Amino acid sequence: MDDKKIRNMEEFAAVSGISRPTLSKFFNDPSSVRASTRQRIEAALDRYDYRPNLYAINQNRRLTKNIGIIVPYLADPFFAEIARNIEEHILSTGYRPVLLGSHGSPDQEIENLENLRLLKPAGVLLAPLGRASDQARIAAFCEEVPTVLFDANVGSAGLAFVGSNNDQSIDLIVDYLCRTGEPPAFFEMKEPSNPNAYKRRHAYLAAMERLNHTPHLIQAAGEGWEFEEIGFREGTRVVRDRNLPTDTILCSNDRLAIGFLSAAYEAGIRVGLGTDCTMRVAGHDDHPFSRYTCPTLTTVSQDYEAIARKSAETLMNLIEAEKPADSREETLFDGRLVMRGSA
Amino acid sequence: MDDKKIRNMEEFAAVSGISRPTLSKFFNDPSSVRASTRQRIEAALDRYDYRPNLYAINQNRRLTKNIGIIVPYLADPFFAEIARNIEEHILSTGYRPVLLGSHGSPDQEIENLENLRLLKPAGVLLAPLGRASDQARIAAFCEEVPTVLFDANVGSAGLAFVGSNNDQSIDLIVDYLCRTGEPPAFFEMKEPSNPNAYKRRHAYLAAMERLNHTPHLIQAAGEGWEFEEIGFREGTRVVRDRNLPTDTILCSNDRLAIGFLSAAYEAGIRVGLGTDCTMRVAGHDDHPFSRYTCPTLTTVSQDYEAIARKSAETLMNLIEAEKPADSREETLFDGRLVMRGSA
DNA sequence: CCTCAAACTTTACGCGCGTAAAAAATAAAT
DNA sequence: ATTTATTTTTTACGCGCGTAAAGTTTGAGG
Repeated sequence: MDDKKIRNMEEFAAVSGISRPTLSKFFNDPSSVRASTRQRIEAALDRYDYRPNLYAINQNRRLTKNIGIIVPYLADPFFAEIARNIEEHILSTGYRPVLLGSHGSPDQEIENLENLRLLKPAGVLLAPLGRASDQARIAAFCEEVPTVLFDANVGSAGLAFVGSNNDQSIDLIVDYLCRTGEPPAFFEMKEPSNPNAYKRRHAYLAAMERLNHTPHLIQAAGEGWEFEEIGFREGTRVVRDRNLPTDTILCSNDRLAIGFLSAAYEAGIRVGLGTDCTMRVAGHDDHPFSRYTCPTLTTVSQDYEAIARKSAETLMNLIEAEKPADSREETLFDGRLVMRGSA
Repeated sequence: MDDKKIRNMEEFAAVSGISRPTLSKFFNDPSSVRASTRQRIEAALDRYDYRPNLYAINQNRRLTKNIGIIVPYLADPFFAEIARNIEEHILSTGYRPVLLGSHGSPDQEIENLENLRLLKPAGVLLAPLGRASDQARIAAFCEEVPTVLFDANVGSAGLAFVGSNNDQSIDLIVDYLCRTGEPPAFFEMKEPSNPNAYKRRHAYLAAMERLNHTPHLIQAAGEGWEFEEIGFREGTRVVRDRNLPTDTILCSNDRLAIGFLSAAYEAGIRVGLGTDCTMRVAGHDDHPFSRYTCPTLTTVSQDYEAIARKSAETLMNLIEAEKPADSREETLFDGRLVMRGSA
C-alpha cells in the first residue's frame, strides 16, 4: 500500500493509468467495464486507498443510492431486529441503508422524513407510528419519494405495504386457546399507538363470535410506547380485582404480556399449564425477550425475516422498474403458533 | 406558501431579494447576519420551502456537521437507549447525528468506521465491541477523526473516554449482598465480548478479598451477544448441578441475569428474599427490562443519561476547541444500587 | 489479416454551494 | 452632516464528480 494520498479521481486516474470517465463508470457499477480494465483498477485500488467523495457523487445524481429506513422505536428489540434484517438486504443490493428511529414521537417521525428528503434517497422503507402519525405529511412524502410501508399502514400512502396477517394470527391463537382451555379475554391498550392493535381487537372479536364465545376486552389506560409498564400496571389491577370471567388472557402484543406476566408473578399468581397454575397468558409477535419470561411466553410469531425481505425486495423492484407502479400491492404474512409455557 | 419550486440558492436569492453569499452565511449560522436581514430571509423561507442541497454544502467543507454514533448492538435496549440520549444532545447543538450499529460484528464495526469516514464527520462517538474489535484500525481511525469512546475502552484510542466506574459499582453490590446474606458467586462469560466484563471480574475478586471471602467464578461458555441465551443455558446447568458454595449469584450484566432468572424459574427454584426462596440473583446495568423479570432484578444502575451527556459534551468541546487536546480525559460515573425483588 | 462493434480516452461542461476580494450600502457614532 | 465600522452585494473561482460527444484503441469473429 503506497501511502501517497490520492485527493480525487483525477489523481487516481493518473496513478492507475485509467481515464477518469472510465473510473467513474467503474465506481458506479464495476461490471460495466471490461474485465481486464476492472482488474487493473482493482489492482491500483489496493495499492492506493482511494474512495470517491460521497458528496460530489451525490450532488449530480437526481437520486442517490441511499435507502431510508424509519422505524417507530429503535429501543424496541422487535423493530431493531427487523431493521437489522432490512439493512442486510439493502446492503446486498449495493445500496446504502440509512436507519432512523422516531422515538415514538410524531414530530420526530416528520423530522426524519424531512432529513431523508435532503439525502435524495432512491427509496424509503417506513414503519410508521400509526395512529399518532401525521397522515397528511406522510402521504405527501410518499408522493415525492418511492416509499414502501411496513408493519403498519397509514391510509393508503406508499407504493406498497408489507405486514402481518393479524386476522389469521389472532384466529390461530384464539383457536388454540379455546381448544385447550377457557376462551381468552383480550388485553390491550384503550387507545393503542399502533394500528395493528385495532386489527387485532377486531380479529379477536370476530374469532370469538365465530366460536360462539362471549368476547371480553380488558383495556388499559396509558399512552406512549412503554408497553411493559402499561402491561404491568394494568396487569396488577386486573389480578387484584379478580373479576375476570376467564382464566385466560390474550395480550395484544408481547410487550404488554411481558409486563402482565411480571405483575402476575409479583401478585403470586402462577401462570401456565401446570396443575398449580390458575391463569394462562398468551402474547403476539414472538418478541426476542418472550422466550425469557417466567413462564416462557406462548405467542404467535411474526415472520420478521419474511417481512424484512419482502419489504426490501418490493422497494428495490419498484426503484429499478422505474415505472409508476400499476397498483398498490399489499402483502400479509401469516403468523405461526409458538407454544411455550404460559398457555 | 407559494408553491413555485426553488431549485437552488440562486433562485431563492432572487425571490427573497437577498444575495447568495449572504444566504450562504445565514444557512451556516443564522446569527451571523444582521437581525433585519435574518427576518427577511426567514419570512421568505416560509413562503417558499427551500433547503440547501446537503451534498453541495458538504462537498466544499473539509468537515461537515455530521456526528457519527456507533454502538456495538442496536437490538440491545441498553445501547438503543444510550444512543437515543446522545442523539438528542447532538441535535440540540445543531449537529446531525448519524447512528450506526455494529450488530456484534468486528467487520461491521470497521465497515461503519469506513462509511463514516466518507461522511467527513466533525466527530465520532464510538462504543466499541471491545475485545473483538480490530484495535489497530480503530486506533488509526481515531487519528484521523476526533473520536470519543464510551462504554468500553480500546487501548487508549480516542481523545477521551466516558464510562462506568466498575470498581465502585461492583464494590457496592458485593457489599450489599454480603451484608444481607451469603457472599455472592460471580456469573459471567468465560470469554466475554465486552471489556467491562473483565473489569467487573477483577472488581469482584478484589471486593471479595477485601471482605475476606472466598471468591467463586462461574464461567459460561459461548460467544457473541446473545447474553440471555447464554445466561439461560448456563443457568440451567448451574441449577441442575447444585454444587454451588453459595446461594447468591452476582451476574456480570443484567442480560445474563435475565437468562439466569428464566432458567431458575423453569427449574422451579424460587429466587428472591422471601422465606420460600432458595437463591438470590443480582445483575449489573439496570437494563430497561430488568424491572420486568420474575422476580424483579436487583442490580446496579449505570447512569445512562450522564454517560450520554458527558460523551456528547466532551466531543463537542473537543471539536469546537479546535486545539489538539492536551491530555486524554477519562470520566467514570458511579453506579447506584437498585434494590428490587431478586436479592 | 481484416472488419466492426465494444470499450476506452480526450475534451469539455455543469451541478449547487463555499468563499475570497473588492465595491457598495447601511447603521452607528461623532 | 460627516466619519467610520459593519454588513451586504457583485463578481468570480473552485470543489470532485457525472456525463455527453467525438475520436481512438481493443479484441472477437470471420
